[in-house]
Amino acid sequence: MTAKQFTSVWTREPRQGKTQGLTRDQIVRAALEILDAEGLDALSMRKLGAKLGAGATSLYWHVANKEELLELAFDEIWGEMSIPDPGSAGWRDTGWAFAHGMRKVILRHPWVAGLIGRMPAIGPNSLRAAELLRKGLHQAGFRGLEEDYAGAAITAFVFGSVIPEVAWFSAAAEKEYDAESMREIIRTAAADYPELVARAEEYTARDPAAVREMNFAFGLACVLDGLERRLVT
Amino acid sequence: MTAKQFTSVWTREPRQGKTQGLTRDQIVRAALEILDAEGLDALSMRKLGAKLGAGATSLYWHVANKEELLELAFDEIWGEMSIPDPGSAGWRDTGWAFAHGMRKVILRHPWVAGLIGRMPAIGPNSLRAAELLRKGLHQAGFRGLEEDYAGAAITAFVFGSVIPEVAWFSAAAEKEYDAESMREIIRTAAADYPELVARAEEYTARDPAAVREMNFAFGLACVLDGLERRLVT
DNA sequence: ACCTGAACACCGTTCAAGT
DNA sequence: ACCTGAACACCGTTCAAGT
Repeated sequence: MTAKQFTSVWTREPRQGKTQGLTRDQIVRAALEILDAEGLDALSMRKLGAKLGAGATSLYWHVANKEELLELAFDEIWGEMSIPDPGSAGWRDTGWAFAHGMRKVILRHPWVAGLIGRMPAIGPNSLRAAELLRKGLHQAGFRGLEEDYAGAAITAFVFGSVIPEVAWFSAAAEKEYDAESMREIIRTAAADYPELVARAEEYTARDPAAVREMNFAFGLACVLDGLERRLVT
Repeated sequence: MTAKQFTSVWTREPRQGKTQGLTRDQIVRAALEILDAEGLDALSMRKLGAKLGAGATSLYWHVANKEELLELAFDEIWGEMSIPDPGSAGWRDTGWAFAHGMRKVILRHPWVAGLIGRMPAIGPNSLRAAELLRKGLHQAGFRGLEEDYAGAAITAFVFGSVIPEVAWFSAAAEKEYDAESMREIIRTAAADYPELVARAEEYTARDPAAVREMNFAFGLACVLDGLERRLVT
C-alpha cells in the first residue's frame, strides 16, 4: 500500500571512478556503439561487458540496471540536436527546426524509437531541448497550460510520424525483404479495399525517402498552422 | 544478396482446427487476457501455453512465432473502434471521432502502445479503420498523396500523444510510485530551468486524466485546423 | 573501491518423437 | 493432424567472494 519512492539516474551521483577501471561514460559510449550498429534488441549486458573487456556483472557497479543505462544513452543523443535560439528566429521557424532536428536525430539512431515514451525525458540534453521549445512557444504568445499543450502537440506529431517510419525501413533493411513481395502481400491483404491498395501503390512507387520527407513536412505544417490560428483568435 | 520473401500472418491460411484441440482464436483470446491484465512484457509463450493447459511449444503449430501472435492480437483490438460513416458526418467530425476512438482503444489496452509502428497494420480491423479514414479525407477533398499525408498526420498525432501518456500512467500504476517523490525528482533534475519546473508543477497539480484529455483535444484541434486550411487554399 | 563467477529464474524456438 | 519434452542458445540480475 505504501507507495514506492521514485528514483532516477539523473538525481543520483555516479560512483566516482578515481582513475582506474571502467567509468560510466565509457560504458554509455560503448552501449551507443552497439545500439547504433546493431539496434536496441542487440544490446545485452553480457555483450556490452565483453566489448569493454569486463564481466557483464561488473557493469552493475556503475549503473543500477539496464533500464538506467538506456536512460543515459537516450539522453545522450539529444545532445546532437542543434536548435536555433528562439530569440533570433521567429517561433514558427523554431518549431520547424525543432521538429526536423528531432526527426534527424531519431533517423540517425533508429533504436531510440523503441524507447520513446518508455522513460522520463529528464536528462540534461532532453531538458535543454525542452526548455528551448518552451521558450519559443512562450515568445509566440502561449501561456500557462497552453504552453505545454503546444509543445506536446509538436513532439507528439514528430514521435508519431517517426516511430512507424523507422520501424518500416529498419525492418525492411535488416531483414532485407524483397520490396515487390511486400507490395504483393499488401495487395492481397487489402484486396477488399481497392482504393487503399491504389494509395499504397502510388506511395511505394516513388522514392521512399522523398515521400516520407514530404509526408512529414505536410503534417508538421498542419500542426504549426493550427498553433498559429490559436494565437490569432 | 537475394532479398528475402516477405510473409505475413494475414495472407497465410490458419491451419484448420477440425474439432479437436487448440484453435488460433482461442490462443489469441487467451493472449489478449494476459496482455490486458499484465501487460506486454508479461506475455510469454510458456505462460500462454500454461493458461491453455498446453505445452508452450504446442502453440507453434498454430502460429509461426510470437511476433505473428502479437500481430493477431494487435489487429483484434481495433475491432472495438466504432467510427461514424463519413457519409453522414462531416469530415472534421469523422477525423475527431477517429482520433478519439483510437485513443480510447489504446488507453483500454495500454500494451498496444509498445507495438505501434513495430508491425505492419494490415489485419482486417486495421484496414477497415484505415479505409474509413481515407474515405472521410477523400470526401473532404484531399486527393492523391495528400490523402495519405492527411491520414498520416492524424494517426501520427494520436500515436505520438498516447504512447507517452500510456507509458507514464502505466509505469506509475504498476510500480506504484509515490507522486510526490516523482515531483521531487523533476524539481531537482530540472533545477536549472525554473520555468520548466513551474510548468510541470502546474501540470501535475490538476486532475491528470482531465489535463491529458485537454492536451489531446488541443493538439488534435490544431491538426484538424491545419488540414482544413490546406483544403481552402 | 571495484570486479569476478557461479547461480537463479527466466526467455523464444527447434526438432525428433509420440498419438 | 496435433501435441509433447528435451534441448539450445540466450536473457537480466543477485550475491558472496576476491583484490
